[in-house]
Amino acid sequence: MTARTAVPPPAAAAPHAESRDAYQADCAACPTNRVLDRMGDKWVGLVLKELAGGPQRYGELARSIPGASQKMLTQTLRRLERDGLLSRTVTPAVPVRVDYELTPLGLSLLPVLNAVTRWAEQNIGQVDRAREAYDARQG
Amino acid sequence: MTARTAVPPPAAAAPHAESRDAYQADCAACPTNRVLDRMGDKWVGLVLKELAGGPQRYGELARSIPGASQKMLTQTLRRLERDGLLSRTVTPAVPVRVDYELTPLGLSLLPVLNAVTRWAEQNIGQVDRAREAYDARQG
DNA sequence: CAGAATCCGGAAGGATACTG
DNA sequence: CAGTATCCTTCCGGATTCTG
Repeated sequence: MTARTAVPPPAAAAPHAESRDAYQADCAACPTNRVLDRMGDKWVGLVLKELAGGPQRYGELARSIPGASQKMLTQTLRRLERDGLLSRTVTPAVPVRVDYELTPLGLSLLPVLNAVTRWAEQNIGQVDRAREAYDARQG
Repeated sequence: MTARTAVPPPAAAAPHAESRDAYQADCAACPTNRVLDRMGDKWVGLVLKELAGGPQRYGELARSIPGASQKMLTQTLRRLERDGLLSRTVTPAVPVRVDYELTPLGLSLLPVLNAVTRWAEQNIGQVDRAREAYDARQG
């Protein structure tokens, strides 16, 4: 998640801030942005796609997504659990067993994620070419 | 955009023969994540939706999105321009006039953005309830 | 008008070490 | 096995000031 300001301090009235704060309450923190913010978290997409195939244990996820440190993986899982997108099931045993699984809410987000993936795969080439052209014009 | 590590050029190869770094090149920086990263930028969603209604001048955008500082608005517009999602047209005059407009590529992204918006509006309630429940269990 | 340049606090994310 | 705790670096995003 980017450093999105939680909620503006009540009386922090700077010169031009009044309308800005009110606006943010309406738009910057609107549902769309909140969801985009969560989906934009570095490892959320990968975790969601990984769990789309079915429940997985912590270790499995860690091996499937080696790029994520255990700190980031855990943080990502915790946030998604808090948002109700996945469930965490602890099985007391020796050693402990923890399974993660998408909730119905999490499953309902998959089509959206797939829409992004489809657009990305089809258009990333154009984006790259646009970047090259832009950078060529002026570094 | 989050601090997503830039990754070297594409070197498609067998999935399992690759090291951790190579894995990141394939997945952490895959098209989906690159697009999610850009869409997750704090003001990208609002700018895109604002320009969905047609071309706008810099000042209009600034007034439409008062939550964004000039720096962030400009930075957002520059990045979207670099990615080929919008065009920037400077009309030499006194004073200068600059218009921003979605490119066909940018327009093609709107349905995806709308899909996110639709999901968000329909499910943000569940997310909020899930959070309350989670926080109630343990702060 | 439409920005560029600068300073700054703080959040994000990674690496490492330790634990029930 | 599945985390927690800690430290550290990067850099995002806001505020302010200056310019063609």
